Parts: sequence; structure tokens; C-alpha cells
Amino acid sequence: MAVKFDTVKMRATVALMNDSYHHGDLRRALIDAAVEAIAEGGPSALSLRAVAKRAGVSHAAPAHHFGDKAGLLTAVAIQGHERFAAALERVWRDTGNFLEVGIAYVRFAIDNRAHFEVMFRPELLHDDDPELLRAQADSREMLHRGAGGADRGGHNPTAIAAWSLVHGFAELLISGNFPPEIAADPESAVRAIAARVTI
Amino acid sequence: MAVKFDTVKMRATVALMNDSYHHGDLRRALIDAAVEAIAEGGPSALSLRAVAKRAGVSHAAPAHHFGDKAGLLTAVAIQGHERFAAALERVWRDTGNFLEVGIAYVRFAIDNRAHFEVMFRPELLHDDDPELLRAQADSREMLHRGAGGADRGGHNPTAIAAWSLVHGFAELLISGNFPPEIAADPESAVRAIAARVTI
DNA sequence: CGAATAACTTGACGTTGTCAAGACCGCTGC
DNA sequence: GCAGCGGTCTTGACAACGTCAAGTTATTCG
Repeated sequence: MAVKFDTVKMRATVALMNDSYHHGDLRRALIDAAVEAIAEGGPSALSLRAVAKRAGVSHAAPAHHFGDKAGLLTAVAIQGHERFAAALERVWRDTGNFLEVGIAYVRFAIDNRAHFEVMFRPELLHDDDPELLRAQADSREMLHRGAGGADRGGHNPTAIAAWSLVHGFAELLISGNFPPEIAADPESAVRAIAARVTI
Repeated sequence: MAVKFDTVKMRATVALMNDSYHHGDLRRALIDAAVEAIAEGGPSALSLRAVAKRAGVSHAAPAHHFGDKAGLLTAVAIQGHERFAAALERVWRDTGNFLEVGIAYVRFAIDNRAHFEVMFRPELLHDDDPELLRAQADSREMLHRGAGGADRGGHNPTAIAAWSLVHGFAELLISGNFPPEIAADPESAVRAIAARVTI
């Protein structure tokens, strides 16, 4: 079932209504189930009905919470961007090293593959969702901060180069387009290729 | 299965059997229709029945030629890799310039967006299809040839760096993740960021 | 000319996303 | 302490989808 609760309030509520008609934290449980399903078969293999079954609710419950399939994927993308921004910020604050931020980018794609596979696919999402736009803006700001200072509206060539490099590596890696030697130790591969980029 | 129609004989046959019960060149027509459909809504929005309707045949005709949906997408990916390899090879032979090959990579993604969106998504394809594997190997050989000599099994760091850079740029560009200034003139953006990479 | 074969259609089945309607439950206000 | 209200979830239905089996039509070859 894999239900998660990170607020005290929710924890109390759930404790009371567990196994009742009202699930109490269905929204979160559905997102978790969706992430699991995507991790297994990619976003295109996601089925609302399978997600519902995984969460132990009726087939139409997901649509009630998210409107439609794109709404559920949007929720996953938002969560992804939030965690992504947090992960990059943490590394940037801890190391101040822009190469380490790039490595964190790739590591995030590996460790949160399901989220990553959805975050940059606007055609699967409600790409005008205000919460999504905010989360995207946050994660992008972290990116540019980690990739060389003033962003000038976000088209600083160095930042674009670094973003492209690290994003391309991540995409090619998780889609299985790299030879096994690289897939076996992606981090040192990133370090090797990042050395090719002048700051 | 896997019938090809690029021989003169077939072409003549087609001229004769146009508008008959046997379409004559249905396979090609279905691939074209699929490419159009993907260009409009992405691979996930592709429907075999819509492709059939577009080609003016019955709903089950695509499955007859390609087995299933993944088979049709595999055919598109194969065609994509073939054209891709040809485009890169042409540029490499004409200019001998490895930067120009990178630019051709991005230009291909823009001009053949539907093909590109399918070529690097194994989960949508029959990724063990021998013809696909051959086409992939061809296009990858062209890539490494354009990106710095001996490939040593394909994990030459410089080649991986160049591939990642240019692939990431292409992906972020066609998925609409770049600001409009860059989307407006991608080629000069690529030239700007490629200058950041040491050969 | 007829039989075999390939190309395509027809009809059906289970599954999917989505919608409307209803059932259930905790909460508020009296 | 209870009536009803609003939100949560279920039920049932529908059209569209991928896939399969069987049938129909054209072509090729003996």
C-alpha cells in the first residue's frame, strides 16, 4: 500500500480513518502508486485503473482527485521538480561546486527515474498548471544558480551547455542507449565528460 | 512480413494497382501516416486505428503489416536511424568538421521530430528487432566517426560528451524546455555552447 | 484455368479513460 | 444528538483502443 504521511495532522487523521470509507490520504497514495507503475513500465504504460487497483480503491477514484490522466502525471511532475530542486540546492550549498551539481542531476535521474521521465514531457502533462509552472521555475533557478551565476533570463550559454550535457547524458543513460561500461559506473563517466567542458 | 517496396518492380506494380483492393504500397503509406500522427501529438498519442483511417484502410490493416503498435513504431525508428545516419554522413563527408555534425544532429531532431521522438525510446519499440539493431549501429557508427576518431567500443569520453551535449540540447529544445530566444535560433545557440567543449 | 498465397476486411473481445449518478461519511450548526 | 451538507469514493455506463480469429478478395504460379 505504501502510504506516506509527513504532516502530523495527516498522521492523526489517517490513524482515525484507516480502513474506513474515506481513505484519508488517497491523493498521496495514488501518486506513490503512479510512481511505482511508471518505474516499472514507463509513463506510457501507466493506467489509471491499475493505479487505482494498486491503491486498493475503485477505478474512478484517480480521476476524482486529478481530473484526468494528465492531471495525475502533472502531480508526479510537480513532486519531481520539488525534490529535484531540493536535491540540487542541497548539493550546491554543501559543495559550492558546479560539477557536483551536474553529478547530482544525473544521480537524481537514476534514483528518481519515474519522476524524471515525466518532468520534461509537456505533452503528457497539463503544462499550464500554475503549480507545475512554479515548481519548474524553482528547479530551473537552482539549475542556473549551480551552473554559473547570472542567468540573464535563463539563456546564459554556459548554463545551457551544462544543462544540455548533463540532461543528454541522463536521458541516454536511463533509456539504455549507452554501452554497459558506462551504465555500470555513470558517475565517473560524468566526471570524465564534464572535464571536457570549459567553465 | 517485412516486405520492402523500394524496387522498381514494386513501384511499377503500385502504378498499376492504385485504388484497388490491394493498396500496393500500404506499408509505406502507414509509416507516413504514423509519422504525421506522431508529429501532431507525440508517440503516446499515436493510435493504430487513426493511422489506418488516415491511410484509408480498415482498422486492423496496420497490425497485419507490423504485428502490433510497437512494430509500427519500430518501423518508424528504423527509417529514422537510416535517414539520421545518412544526414550525419553527408555532413561529415562534405565538411569534415565535427562541430557541423553536431549541428546536423540538432537540425535532424528539428526537421524530423517525429522520427527523433521514437528513435531513442526502447520501451516503445521491439528493441531486439534485428533491422532496428542494424540501423542503430549504423547511425551510432556515424556519430562516433563524426565525434573524434577511434571509438574503442563506443565509450570514448569525448564522443560520449559530444553525444550527450547535442542530444540533451535537441531533447530540451523539441520538448519546449528552452526559452524562446534559444528556440528561435537553435543553430547559433548550438554553436555558442559547442564552443564550450574542448575537443 | 485453378489452386495456393498474400493483402486486406470484418467482427469480436477485453481493457482503457472519462463521465454522470449515486452511496457513504464526518462535520457543522442548531 | 441529530439533520443536513459538502466532500470522498463507488457504481455503472460509454466510446475508443489494441489485438486476435475468421472471412473475403486479389495475385501469382503451376
